Amino acid sequence: MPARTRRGEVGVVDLARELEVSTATVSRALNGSERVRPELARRIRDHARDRGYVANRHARALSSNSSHAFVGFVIPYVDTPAYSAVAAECARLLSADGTQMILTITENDPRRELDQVRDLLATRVAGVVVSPSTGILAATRELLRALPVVQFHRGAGIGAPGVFSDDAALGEAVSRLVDLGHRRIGYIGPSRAISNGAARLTAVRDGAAAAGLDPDSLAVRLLEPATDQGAGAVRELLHRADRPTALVVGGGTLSLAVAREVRASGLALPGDLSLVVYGDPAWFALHDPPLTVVSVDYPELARRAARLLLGGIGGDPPGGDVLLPSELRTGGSTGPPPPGT
Amino acid sequence: MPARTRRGEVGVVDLARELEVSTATVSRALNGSERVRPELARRIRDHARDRGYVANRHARALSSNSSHAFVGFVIPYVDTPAYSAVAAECARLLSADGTQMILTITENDPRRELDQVRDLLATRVAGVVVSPSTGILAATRELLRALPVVQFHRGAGIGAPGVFSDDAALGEAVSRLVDLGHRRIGYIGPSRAISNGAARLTAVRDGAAAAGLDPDSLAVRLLEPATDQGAGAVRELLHRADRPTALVVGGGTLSLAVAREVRASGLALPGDLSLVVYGDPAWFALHDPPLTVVSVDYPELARRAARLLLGGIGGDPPGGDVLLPSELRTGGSTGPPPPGT
DNA sequence: CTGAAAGCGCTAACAC
DNA sequence: GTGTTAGCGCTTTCAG
Repeated sequence: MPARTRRGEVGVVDLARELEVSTATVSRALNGSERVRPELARRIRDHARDRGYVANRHARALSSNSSHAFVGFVIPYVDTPAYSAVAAECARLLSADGTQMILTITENDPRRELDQVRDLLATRVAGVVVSPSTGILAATRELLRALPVVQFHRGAGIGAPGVFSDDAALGEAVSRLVDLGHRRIGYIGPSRAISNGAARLTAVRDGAAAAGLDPDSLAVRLLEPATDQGAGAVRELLHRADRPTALVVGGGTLSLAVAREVRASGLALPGDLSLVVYGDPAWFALHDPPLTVVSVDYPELARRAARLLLGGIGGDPPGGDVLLPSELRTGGSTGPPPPGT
Repeated sequence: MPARTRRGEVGVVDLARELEVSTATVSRALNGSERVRPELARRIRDHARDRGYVANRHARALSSNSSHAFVGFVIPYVDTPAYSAVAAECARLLSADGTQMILTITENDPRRELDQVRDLLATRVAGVVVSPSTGILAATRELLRALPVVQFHRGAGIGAPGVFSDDAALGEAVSRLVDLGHRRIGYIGPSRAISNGAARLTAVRDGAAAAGLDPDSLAVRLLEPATDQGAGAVRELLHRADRPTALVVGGGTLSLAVAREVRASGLALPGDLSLVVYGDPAWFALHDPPLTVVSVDYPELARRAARLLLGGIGGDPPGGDVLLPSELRTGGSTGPPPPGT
C-alpha cells in the first residue's frame, strides 16, 4: 500500500490508470515527446488539466537528473536597486520559462557564498546567476565550473559569461567636469577588490586623462559599498585645504551616503561643489537640485543575463561578456567650479 | 549498472559502503537521529564531511514528503524597498535555517499568482510567505490553505497569520497637520481593494477625526500602487480652486511619484504645501527639505514573518496577526498652512 | 507508437 | 542500535 503520504494529489499513475495507458505514455505526452500519437497526447494532456495534475518537481528532477526546474540567484544584497531591479526582472523571465528562482543573499561573505552555492548544487539547479562576493573562495569558483553560470555587476574570474556596465558614462562625467574647469576632483568608489570597483576607477581615470587632467591628481577613496561607508570620506575630502571642487561617486549605496553627507556639509550644489552620483535616477531626482547621475538600465541587464543563462542551460556555447552602455544624465548638481579655485 | 548519471557525486550508498554500515544508519546519523551510537554517528558525519557529501535535496524531499528544504516567497514586486528589504531579511533568516527561498513575482496579476502558487506546491514547499495580489483568486486561497502561510503588507483573507504595519503614524501625521492649522488635506493612497489600502485610508480618516476634522472633508484619491500613478492625482488636486494645503501619501511607490510631481509644481515646501510621504526614510531624506515620512521597520517585519513561518512549519499553532508600530519622522516638509487659507 | 520495468538518492517502516 | 527493504513520483531505457 502506498502508505507514505499522497495528500490526495493526482500523479502520473492515476492519470495512466484512468486513461488505461501506461505511465510512460503519460509522461511522454506531458513532456511533448514526438513519439506519442497526437490524438492520444491531446487526450492525456486534457485529462491531466481537468484533474488538476501538477508534476512533482522533485520526482522529475530526481529522475531525469537534469531539468530547468530550478535556477540559483546568488547576490550580495537585494535591498538596493542595483540588485532588486535585476532580481525582479530575472524572476519574471525565468518564471515565464517555468523555472523557479532560488534567491540567495551572501551579504558579501565568501563563506556563506560557498555554503549557498553548495546547497544550490544539492538542489541540482540548472544554472546560477551570480554577482560574486568580494573575496570569492577558490572552492566556490570550482563548484561553479560544474554548471552554466552567468555573472553580473561583478565578475569573479570563473570562466563564465557576464553582463556588466561599460561604465563609460563615469569617465564621461569626469571629462565633462574637467571641461567645466574643475581641476581638483574627488572620486569615491567601490574597493578595487570588487571587479566593478576596478573597472569604475579605470573609467574615471581614463575620463580624466581624456580631458587632459592627470589621473594621479584625482583624490581617490575606495571603500566597501555599504551604507555606513562614504560619509567619512566625504568629510575628510571636504575638510582638506585644497578640497575638491567636484565629487564623483562610483556606486549606488555609496552615492546615497555621500549625497546625505554633502547635504549636511551645507555646501551649495553646484555653486560650491559639483556632485555626480551613481545609480537609480528616479530616486536621485528627489534631490534639490536633481543630481547628475550615471545610470545603467538594470532591467535590460537582467534580460541579457536571463537570456544568457537560459541559453547556457539549453546547451548553447558560452558566449562572451555583454557590456551594457551606461548613461550620464545631467541634472542640476554639476556646473563650473566656484570662482577663484 | 547505475548508468543514468552520477556526476561523480558521493551519495549515502558510497558513505555506507566505505564505512561498512547500512544506508539507513548513514541517513540516521546525518539527520541527527537519537538511535545511532554517538561514536558511530560522529564517525559517519566526519566521513561525510571529508568526502564532501551533500545530500540531494530532491531525493530527500521526495522520500520524506516533508522537509523545510524550500519555502516560497510570493510578492507583487521586488524592486521597491517595501518588498526588497523584506525579501533580503527573509532570505537571510531562512537560509540560516538551511531553507532555500524561491522568489516569485506576481506583478499583482492573480493568474500568475495562481500559477506560481501551484508550482510552489508542486515543489512541495514547506510553507509560503505571501503578499497577495489585489484580486487574489479563490483557487489560490484554496491552495494556500494546504500549508503553513504567512502574509505580510497585504492580507488576503486566507486563514493565515500576517505581519502588517499598524499605520498609526499615518493617522498621527494627519492629526499633526490639523493641529498645525490645515483644513484642506489631500490623501493619495493605494486602492481600497488592497488590504493595506483600506487600512491606511481608515488610519488617515481616524487621524483627521481625532483632531476634530471631518474625515469626509479629506480630498481622497485611491490608486493602484505604481510608478505611473500619482502624478495625475497631484496635478488635479493642486489645480483645484480650493487646493489642499497639505498632502499625505499612503504608499512608497506613490510617494516617489508624488514627490516628483510636487517638485515639478514649483510649490515651496512647507511654505505653500505640506507633504507627508510613506516609505524608506533614507531615500526621502535626499529631498530638500527632507520629507516628513511615515515608515515601518521592514527588516523587523521580515524577522517576524520568518519566525512565524518557521514556527508554522515546525507545527506551532497558527498565531494571530502581528501589527508593527509605524513611525512618523518629522522632516522639513511639514509646517503651518500658508497664511490666509 | 506503446508498455514493462528499472531506477534517480534518499528516508522510513519493519525486522533483527 | 543497526540492517533490509520498500517505496516517494517521475523519466527512460529496452522490448515489442
